[in-house]
Amino acid sequence: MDTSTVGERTAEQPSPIDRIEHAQAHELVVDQIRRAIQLGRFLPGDRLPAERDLAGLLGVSRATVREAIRVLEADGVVSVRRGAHGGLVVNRLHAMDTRTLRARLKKQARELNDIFDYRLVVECMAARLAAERRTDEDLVYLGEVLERMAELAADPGGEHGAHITAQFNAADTEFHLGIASAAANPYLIEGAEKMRRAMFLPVGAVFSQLRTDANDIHAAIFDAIKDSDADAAEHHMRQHVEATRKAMADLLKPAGDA
Amino acid sequence: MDTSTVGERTAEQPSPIDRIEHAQAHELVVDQIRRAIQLGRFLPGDRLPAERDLAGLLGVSRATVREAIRVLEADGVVSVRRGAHGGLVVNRLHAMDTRTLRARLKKQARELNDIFDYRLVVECMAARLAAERRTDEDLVYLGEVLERMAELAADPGGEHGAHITAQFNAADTEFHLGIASAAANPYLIEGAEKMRRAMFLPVGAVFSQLRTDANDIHAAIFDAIKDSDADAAEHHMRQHVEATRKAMADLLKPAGDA
DNA sequence: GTGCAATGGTCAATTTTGTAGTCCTTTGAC
DNA sequence: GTCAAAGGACTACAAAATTGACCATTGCAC
Repeated sequence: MDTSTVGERTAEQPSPIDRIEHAQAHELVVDQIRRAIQLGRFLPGDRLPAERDLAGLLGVSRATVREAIRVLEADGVVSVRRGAHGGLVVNRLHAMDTRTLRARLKKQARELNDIFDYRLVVECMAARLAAERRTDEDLVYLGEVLERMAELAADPGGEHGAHITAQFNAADTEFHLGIASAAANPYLIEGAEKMRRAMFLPVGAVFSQLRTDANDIHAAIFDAIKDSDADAAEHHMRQHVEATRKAMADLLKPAGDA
Repeated sequence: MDTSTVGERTAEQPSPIDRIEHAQAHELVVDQIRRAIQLGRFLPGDRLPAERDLAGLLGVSRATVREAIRVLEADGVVSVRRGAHGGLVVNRLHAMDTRTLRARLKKQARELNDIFDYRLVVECMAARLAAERRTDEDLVYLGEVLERMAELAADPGGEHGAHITAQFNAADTEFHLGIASAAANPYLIEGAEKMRRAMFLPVGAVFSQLRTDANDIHAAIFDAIKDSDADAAEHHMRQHVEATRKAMADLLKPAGDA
């Protein structure tokens, strides 16, 4: 055997150095736009800024933005309309019937579980710290979001029920991220945002049912933060997260329903 | 006033879309090499793989690797030696005397606090889940690391005390990341690694003192994980992290010493 | 209806970044 | 002293992004 090969034998040397993943500019743009949509900053039906504006906001050329748009379009996330009041329109989530959804969640059960394990610790700590550190501004902001959610929960919805749900969801995201912001720990903020994005699909599908339930416990969390009661804030947040986890697990288990 | 400008007035529209940060290839390489060093995969005095090998491992061209090396060199992280058994050598951390260190830590006090808040929740949950999920392989691995740390703690060190400390630190990192691995939750693994990297500087400077203390509690954590006692695992981990936080805080406060 | 302005669609020229391959230089071990 | 294993330097090429201009479509105001 000659000795010219680099590694001893062909055995894999477990190197502590990983390959570089050099994303292209348009991939980063895709991710950034997806992120905004997943965090509910743009709702289905909303128009994104025009290509030229996006290029400016993102700090890349228009050509790059257009590459990204092609990807998002192919993925069904946005639609492109030409002409004067055209532009980029966020699509509705492809509606999944209960069966499809359940199959999908089941396949991702393990992943969902990981997400919730992580979410639990991150959001509980965020709630605790928020109770200790929140400013008056934080309270005003959270209060407004809560108010908005209450109105949305009261709205019967009717025809545009899906849109109400989307709005509610966006507000819910703002509430949870707002708590992380009040906790003023960048690691927690980042973690909370990551959770939200990871739950985008599953939650979007499930949450239409538990709107009103959520409101009460949100209020409890808010009050605890307002009263600077860290233990209570953590407690309620734990209940809330576990309730959400359970709601999703329930959707998975029972063979009943349509 | 003409209406040609895009935004109404010059007021900043708080857009939900951030600028893209398009890192160049060599920056990613710098980060990857830094990561390996900060996680203790390469200790001071160790040689990194040769440029050509690094290029292969990282999946980039040699020119790109060389750009990265120039950055790391300028930053004092590695030294370059030409000739036959030359190559890239990891430098010792610039030794900081207690005064300098304290000044530095003080300036980063807030940041350190954030790190520890986050570390606490991530590592406690990791310990808990590790107790529930660890495989026999995990136990063997953690046991080996623990063993190694015990030997290093026993070693008087003498002249090469700094090197012993570096080795101990690397083993400590392996222990904590090993627990996160045993918890088998990718979010926790990522979080734990991020913590480690963030603590690279401060810990490296402080830890020479509390080697032996750490060993006992590490053993306690290990036993709890072995016994699948989640509560105990979390409890000991909490104690451990808090002790470390305290050690660092102590270094900050007292005017004595030096 | 007409025209305008806003928007996406297309293209070409240029610059920047990264790769591939070659050869040179230094240096330690045998 | 020789040689092999490094880093150093250079050239030619390929790929990715930017820039800027111009075209095509469409809805709204008049």
